[in-house]
Amino acid sequence: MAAGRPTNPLALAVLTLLVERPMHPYEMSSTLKERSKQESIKLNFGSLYSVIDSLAKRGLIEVHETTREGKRPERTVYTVTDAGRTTMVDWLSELLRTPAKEFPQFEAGLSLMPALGVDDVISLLQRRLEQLRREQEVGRRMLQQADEMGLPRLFVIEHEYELALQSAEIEFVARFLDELTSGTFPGIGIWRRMDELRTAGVPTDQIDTTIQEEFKEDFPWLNKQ
Amino acid sequence: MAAGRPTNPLALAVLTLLVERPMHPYEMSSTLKERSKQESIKLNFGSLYSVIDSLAKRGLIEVHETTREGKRPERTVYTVTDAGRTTMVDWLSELLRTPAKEFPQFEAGLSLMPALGVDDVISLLQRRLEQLRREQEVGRRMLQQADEMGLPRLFVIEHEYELALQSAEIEFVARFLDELTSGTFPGIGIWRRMDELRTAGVPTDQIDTTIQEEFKEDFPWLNKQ
DNA sequence: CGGCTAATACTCGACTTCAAGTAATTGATT
DNA sequence: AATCAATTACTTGAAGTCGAGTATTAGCCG
Repeated sequence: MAAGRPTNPLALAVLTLLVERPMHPYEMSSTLKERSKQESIKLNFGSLYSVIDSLAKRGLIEVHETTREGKRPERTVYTVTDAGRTTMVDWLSELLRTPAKEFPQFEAGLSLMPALGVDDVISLLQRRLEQLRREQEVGRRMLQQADEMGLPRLFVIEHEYELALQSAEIEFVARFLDELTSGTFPGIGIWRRMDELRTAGVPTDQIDTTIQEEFKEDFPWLNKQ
Repeated sequence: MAAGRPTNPLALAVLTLLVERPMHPYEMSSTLKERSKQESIKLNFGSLYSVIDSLAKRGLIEVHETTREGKRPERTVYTVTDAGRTTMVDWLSELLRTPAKEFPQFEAGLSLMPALGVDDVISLLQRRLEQLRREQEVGRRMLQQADEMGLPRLFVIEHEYELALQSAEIEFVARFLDELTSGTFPGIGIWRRMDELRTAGVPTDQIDTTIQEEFKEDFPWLNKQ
């Protein structure tokens, strides 16, 4: 009965399901898929069975019964314990109360971006923008359909959140692209010059000193480095 | 020399550093910290050494030399290979070009939210909103300072992106809270009734049928379930 | 000059993730 | 009646993640 809780949100999803009623792992997986939770919580079999083991080891859930039909694999039905119920409430509360530090892939990409050339980046971001707009359209239509079918917004709020973030990204990329293509982005001069020196085969430390020399007036910070 | 590439963006960061010049692992770590990349790319020692092994096994980097000073641990200096250079460009391009499916913690929380009571959720989200606003203030101030010091925007663009996402979340939470506290959120009636039945100890399947009966006119979708 | 913190440099092992594999049963189609 | 895809249900192993631990040296303060 190791202390603490698993870190994978899938374990929290398992707890909320077992608070509803006892289930076996495969049923949890189907239920989550049916309710489209797998779009908000990463779900795969390996992880599912392993977080269930982990919850059991910690005494947050326990085996309710094991059954088998014919020669099919055995089904292990689990229930939540009192400790599990408490953990569910605590954990879920924390998710809602405390903003977590996330590391989106695109942020990583942006932070390493200067390793590519300006013009390459422009065309990559244009493609991203198109893709994002297509996805946004799809997302919007799905929300609209859900609404028309009379599905309470309570059950799609997470998709509204996703759309909100997506729209913000679209605006960000569009504005950034605008500044890049119009040449008004402060720093594009440095970037182009770095490209030039790089493609000319100048070694990195020389690039640094050259850039420092050439741009020290525009960007005082370069001197302090 | 296993094919493919590691999936951890930290490995991409390592490649970009080694394209600049040969380095040993600890130096990579310090350089990334110095350039504040660890705010956009999760960095910890264990992962660093393991992605370096993985890159080496795949032939994307190789040992340049090993040195030691006094009785300190040996330093293994690595260089990037031609295959590594290509992989760096391909991978980084993909990060910028193709939106990746992410699973933010808060989205998981929102999708499981109905497991808590309405009033609890309201107070949790109020705390979140306050926290988000404080963090936004800090982030803004840091960007402003960077600007005043003459640091080109090119090198803080990832933080601008972070702020853009954060602002979108703030607006989303504020609006949602507004609808909840004013009672105009469609679905809050169902939610409160579910709370009520749950706290009264009614079993889950009975809650379902009761809710279905009571709300079938407002939300036709409930009938189809 | 002695002691204490910070920086340097990496190791370890417990835990988690994930895709692919296995194997039986149901249902639809030819 | 044969077959073939889809569904049910779980297992496995290779790889990846993470924080804590270890050990040395440099710098600094009184």
